[in-house]
Amino acid sequence: MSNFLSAPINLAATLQSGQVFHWHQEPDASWSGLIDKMPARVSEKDRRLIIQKGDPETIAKHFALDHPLEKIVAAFPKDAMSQAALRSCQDIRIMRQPRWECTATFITSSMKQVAHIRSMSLAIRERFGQSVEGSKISAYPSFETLAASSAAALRDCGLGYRAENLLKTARILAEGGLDLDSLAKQKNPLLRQSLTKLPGVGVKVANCILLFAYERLDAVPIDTWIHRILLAMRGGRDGTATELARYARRRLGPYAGYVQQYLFHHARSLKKSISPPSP
DNA sequence: CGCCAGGGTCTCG
DNA sequence: CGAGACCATGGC
Repeated sequence: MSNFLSAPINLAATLQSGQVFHWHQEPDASWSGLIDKMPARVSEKDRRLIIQKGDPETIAKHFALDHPLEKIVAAFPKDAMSQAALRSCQDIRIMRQPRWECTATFITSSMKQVAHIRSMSLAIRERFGQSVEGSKISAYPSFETLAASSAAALRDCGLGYRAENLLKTARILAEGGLDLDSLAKQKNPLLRQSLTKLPGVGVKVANCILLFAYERLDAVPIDTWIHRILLAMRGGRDGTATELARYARRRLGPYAGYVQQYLFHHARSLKKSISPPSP
């Protein structure tokens, strides 16, 4: 896997595109974070990953440096929006995330901005996570740990009504009601159906988990941003969730999840850049 | 300060 | 099945 270290990656955009939420940038512009319980520090030079701390194999796998970006890019739709997103977000990668951590953070993500998902993630880590030597932040707590916590304690981390969902899901997993790893053999529709049995996991969050933790690169989470984009692609014609999902799958191609990620990040960076300067 | 955010769930037609 | 209400919280 470490022989992929020459593969291109847009590190900053990858880490800021709403996939993972706990990485932070150091004064020297490198990025520090945890891959499960392993501290890592990486930077980017000429679109290549420079490793300053952490096991190269683990890092290369986490950042999915083996994903065939050329093939993925070639499969992008040819419409103006997809191509604009492709140009502005070049070399973003869909990372391979730990399943529970991904499931938990996206349960907290509903009706929340990226910045607040981050603050909730950091609060949960600080309150419940194991400290890690060589890391400023703690590991994401196991579902056993969260199962033994309380809704009130999770609310203290800013989760609001999502606290009960995360607690219930942690308890289901702790009691063996579902095994995230054994789901990996299921095909997309069944996997999605299995995941949506968890409290706080609907179709959108399930698709995030499929894309980010099960490497289903054709899975398309439809949030408010992607919904608006699909609407525009359809000439303003809205539809049911099922219709839009079918449209996205057909329109965005075999790597629809990748296309979706580029569209999402591009739309958000546009919005940020055109926000009026404060007086 | 008011709007909106990587939505899920329950109810009612 | 599909539309609507409600759910807490904080960034911008």
